[in-house]
Amino acid sequence: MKKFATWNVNSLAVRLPQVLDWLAAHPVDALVLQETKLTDDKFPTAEFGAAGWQVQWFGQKTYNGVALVSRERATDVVRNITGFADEQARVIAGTVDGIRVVGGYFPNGQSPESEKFTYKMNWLTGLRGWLVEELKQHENLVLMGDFNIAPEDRDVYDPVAWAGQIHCTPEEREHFRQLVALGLTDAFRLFEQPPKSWSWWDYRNLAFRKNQGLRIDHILVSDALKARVTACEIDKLPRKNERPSDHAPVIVTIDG
DNA sequence: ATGTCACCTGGTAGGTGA
Repeated sequence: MKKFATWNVNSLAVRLPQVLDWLAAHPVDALVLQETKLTDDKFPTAEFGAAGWQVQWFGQKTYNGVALVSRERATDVVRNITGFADEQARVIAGTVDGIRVVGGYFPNGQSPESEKFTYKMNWLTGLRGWLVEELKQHENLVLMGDFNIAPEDRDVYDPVAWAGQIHCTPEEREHFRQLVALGLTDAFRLFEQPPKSWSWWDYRNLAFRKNQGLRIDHILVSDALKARVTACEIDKLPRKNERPSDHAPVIVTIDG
């Protein structure tokens, strides 16, 4: 049995103790992190190493930044999307125990009218093109991270208010479907789930207390892995911590 | 309720991004 997880930590400098606590309680085979917000020289390798974790990291100043934490050392590590020139540190991939793990911090997009939305669309197209090649080389592949896309209305606490808004536009949802069309499956929807399951709640508006959130953090598994998935869940507990990230971890369990 | 949090620059706060 293997477990893989994703968590947008919104600053690893702030959240490192919570990440180490979570890993101690959830000894997954690999955890991908988003929004580390650390330059590579500041990455806390020693702290992860002392706790028995291998790490690969890819960051920049102030924004973005991703990492791959694993029990076994990841091999064939790739940073960002091969073939898509990008100033922003958003992707880290590696092979862990024979499974290709791709962790991504997808662009937010800000608003459908903004230049950042155009960047998001181009980035998603670049990601898809690269994944075609990754899937050719790696039958067993897990794509996970903060997609910044709520795939369906049931992934949104107020789909009427959010209709056409960022994370919920038809263009973003079409990109999500095109990722699925590569031969990937949203592991969360392989199982019956509690209604109103979200992975992100705005810090504002008492959103967590009112359970007003979106499901924008996802784990997609390749066809070869799909039949082996036995569970997928969102761990809301860390969102109740003091000084929580605004995102909750998502975990998938794979048989064999 | 645009009601928060994190980070930066440049300052005895204000802007940006999410």
